[in-house]
Amino acid sequence: MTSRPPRERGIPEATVARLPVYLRTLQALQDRGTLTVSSEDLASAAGVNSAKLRKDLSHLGSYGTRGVGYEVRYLVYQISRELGLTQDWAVAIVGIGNLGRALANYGGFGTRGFRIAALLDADPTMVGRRVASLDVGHIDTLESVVRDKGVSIGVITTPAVAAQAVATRFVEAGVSSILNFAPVVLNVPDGVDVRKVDLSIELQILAFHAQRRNGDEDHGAEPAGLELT
Amino acid sequence: MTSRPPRERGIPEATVARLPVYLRTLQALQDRGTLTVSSEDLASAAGVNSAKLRKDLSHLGSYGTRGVGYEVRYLVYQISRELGLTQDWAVAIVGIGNLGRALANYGGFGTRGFRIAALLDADPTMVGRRVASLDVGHIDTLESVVRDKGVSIGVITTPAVAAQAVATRFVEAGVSSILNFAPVVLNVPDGVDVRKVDLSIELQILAFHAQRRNGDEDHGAEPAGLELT
DNA sequence: CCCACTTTGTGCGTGCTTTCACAAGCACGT
DNA sequence: ACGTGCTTGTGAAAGCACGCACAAAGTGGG
Repeated sequence: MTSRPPRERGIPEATVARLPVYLRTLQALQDRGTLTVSSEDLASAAGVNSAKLRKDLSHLGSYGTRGVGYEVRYLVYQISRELGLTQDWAVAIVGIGNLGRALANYGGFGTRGFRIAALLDADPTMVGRRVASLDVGHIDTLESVVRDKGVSIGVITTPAVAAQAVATRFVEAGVSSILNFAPVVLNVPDGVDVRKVDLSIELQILAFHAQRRNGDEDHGAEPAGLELT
Repeated sequence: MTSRPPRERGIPEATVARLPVYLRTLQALQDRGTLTVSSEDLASAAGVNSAKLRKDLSHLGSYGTRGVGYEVRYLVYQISRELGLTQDWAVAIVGIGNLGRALANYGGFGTRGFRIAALLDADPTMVGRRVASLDVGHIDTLESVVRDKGVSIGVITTPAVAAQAVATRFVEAGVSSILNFAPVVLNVPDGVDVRKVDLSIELQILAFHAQRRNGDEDHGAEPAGLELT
């Protein structure tokens, strides 16, 4: 039994969201043969403040050496372990449209740890095709696929109208981690973790800031066609 | 001249990130013929707390009626205007791989307001092909395309190694809003707004929480292959 | 052995975000 | 005209996140 690191349970959510960035940066350093790195250098490569980086890492325990920095190899391992990447996660993708295919073919899932175990679609003309070395299965087999392949993460790339039904089936099949690309708010029971990735939200946020930068130069004229009732 | 709403400059970032969700929810209500909605109902449809929703909307001005709720139609317009969706944003996508094609074909950009103006790629065998009713152009024409088509938002769907170079060219061509799908931290000057969308980060965050839910059952055994030096 | 130098880990002040709880305001029925 | 009931808008408090600045801890040279 290894001695448990002195980290307390409860890493701040904001820190968790940055750990993958640090991990990727560290792996790039490792590939370049770097053995140790200071918080200053790592932080600037990861695009954050060095104090923030040190505080983030301090939540995992004290893995640095004062006067020297962090051992890249060791830190890679500790972050991987904390994120749960030392185990193997089976992922199922539902909705094999353009986006689903793009994800299926996106081989480098950042780091290892994730394995695409199944592709499912509702369209009969899609079922049976081979995408990224996998046969596309029919959505009706979701429950058995989840069970048989040990799927623990579900990815939804269906049209918006189908997403809630797929999410519900995932949850009832025992999947409690869902990554949703469909532009809808999913309703799931407590204990199920949903993360959403939404292109149009990101664009709208960019537009907001861009408009602000431009000084709202067009706000003098209300567009025609909106009669206030 | 319309009377300027009493909103002060400076909507909190957290609020801005939620406005697109409210907007989409409201549009769904509108399509269903709903005329007014209470903060309670809208909040639950958007998946947030009703007090938060009201405070968010209060930053845009007072568009509700006590005892009744919000007029759906009017609120849709106000949020659209605040987000800058009443104008037309020209978007260029660089990197027409699986993901770039998926985005190009993703017709419904949530709401209107965004128009894909150009697709660019570095691969000569891709240049000239027609994707989503547009001819794919060569990356070397980026500067002229940005100028001629008035591109104000750049989307990067290239491999990681190419992303920084594309970002730099976008910035020098005058684009100051960038949406980055490549798994790298982009380095851009102040005043340029970069948002990133990163599949593998989202998966890793899901894995972290899933592992935590499972009670870290596997942490007893250190994997072989890591000799601590 | 000691001193100068480097870099980590963290206490603390500051500002942002969320949530509660309630006064203020509006509609509607009588 | 007035009271009842509902819903908004917001003050205030609690919680979280960020970043400064510095003590603690290690390295290496003399």
